[in-house]
Amino acid sequence: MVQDWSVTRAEAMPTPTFFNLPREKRERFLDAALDEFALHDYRSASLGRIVATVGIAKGSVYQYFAGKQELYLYLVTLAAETKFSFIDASLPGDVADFFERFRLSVYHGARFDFSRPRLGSLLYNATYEPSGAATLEVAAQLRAASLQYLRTLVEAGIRNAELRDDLDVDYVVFALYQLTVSLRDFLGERFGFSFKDAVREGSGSPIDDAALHAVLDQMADLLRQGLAGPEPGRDVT
Amino acid sequence: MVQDWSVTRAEAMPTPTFFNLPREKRERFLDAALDEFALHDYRSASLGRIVATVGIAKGSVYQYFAGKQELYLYLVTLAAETKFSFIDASLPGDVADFFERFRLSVYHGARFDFSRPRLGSLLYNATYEPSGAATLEVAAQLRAASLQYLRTLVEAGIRNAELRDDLDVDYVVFALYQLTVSLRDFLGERFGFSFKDAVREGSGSPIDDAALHAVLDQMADLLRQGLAGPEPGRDVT
DNA sequence: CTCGACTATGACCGACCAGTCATGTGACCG
DNA sequence: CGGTCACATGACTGGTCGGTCATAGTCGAG
Repeated sequence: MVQDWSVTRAEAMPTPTFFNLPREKRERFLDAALDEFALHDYRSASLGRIVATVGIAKGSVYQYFAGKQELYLYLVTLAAETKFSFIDASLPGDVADFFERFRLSVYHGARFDFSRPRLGSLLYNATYEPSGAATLEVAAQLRAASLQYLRTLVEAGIRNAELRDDLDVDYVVFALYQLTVSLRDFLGERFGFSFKDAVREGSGSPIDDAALHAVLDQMADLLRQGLAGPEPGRDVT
Repeated sequence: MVQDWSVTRAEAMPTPTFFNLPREKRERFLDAALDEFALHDYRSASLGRIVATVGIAKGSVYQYFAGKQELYLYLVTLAAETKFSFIDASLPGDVADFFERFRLSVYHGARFDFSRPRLGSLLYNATYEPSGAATLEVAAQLRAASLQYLRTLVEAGIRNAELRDDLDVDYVVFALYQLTVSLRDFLGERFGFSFKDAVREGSGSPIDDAALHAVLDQMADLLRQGLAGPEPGRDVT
């Protein structure tokens, strides 16, 4: 399993009323809410815009959720579960090699972001929520889960001697995390793909697989060999 | 020179009135404003809080600046100029080696962030401003300037054969940028240093130079050699 | 038909926001 | 003294926000 969300899953659920809703209405509401939080950060997101989009009354939101914070928490949890289980299901279980495993995780993560821009953007925003106030707990858990996954990978890699054993694990994990999260921005630029537009249009779009692999090759390459040229016989064996 | 800010510098200046202010008052205002934007993102920052801190009337802000946006632009420009010229002045001119030059740039940047937390945090926030609406232009320029600097470094490194020549320059520059910007978070965690608190207390604090160098060594090491262990005789010379 | 449980509603509240402007103050000059 | 200019002020406007609540509709059970 890629990440464990059991902690979050238990708390801050929607009300029973929400689940009693006709499927179609519930989904329209969820879509609109995901849109809103994918397009704006927590503070800027507006319940007013959501209800206007769905065409329901302001008060209805409070029939479904205790408040903005609970709604947000639910959405983030939902998105995280969806993305992580997508990656999990796409990962073959028998890839032992560290770099390949890392590469594949990032690859499927990227595919998810392009095919489900609403969910991807929501999680991306959550990652960068200022770590203060209401957002803190969810964002911190999201971050912690990702870091934990990477740490497991790195530690296994060191045990297998695929990775050097003189690494500062904390730093390496941190660096991998940053490169993973921010890759989205690079891909957006390189492919001329606007995630915001994709969210607004509500449609995912397929991704140029070859080009994506090329970028991931660069990333894996950088991580494996570093940037240095072969010239002055550095301390490599 | 590390970065060029001439474009921005020309526009969106404070009014003459602002410069006519007694030195002490002007500085109290600037300090309070920097505090506010260092602690909150653009949208959340409140002119009301600033004037309350300084002890002046709301209307006075509009005697000094055309509005919130212009104030912000001025502050970011000011902070960027200060930081970049600090780094520039601290960099010896004769360091040719790519990794060392990069390392030193990051090193002095980090020293700046710890000693001038207000300015450092403001720039950090600006970096992560959502690229839409009012903020767009300044944030984009800030980002562009940093990327340009890194690109120059990388291209020189490739010319000198310090770096491999099969690199995807765009990606490498992007990766360096992300690692540079986010290093702040890692250092904060490792050193148990809260930038927010430092801003609130208004005091910079000296930094454990040895520990900082240790982290930078890891970073430079990762970039130079990569993570791979020596074991299976990879394609390194 | 009546009752009670459930759900939808939107006017309303208090808060905070950026920005405006009429009024006032005080310094300098003729 | 009167006039002018620079500057300070804070009540006020119009807007948005999250959240509340009295009211009303709906529907199945008795």
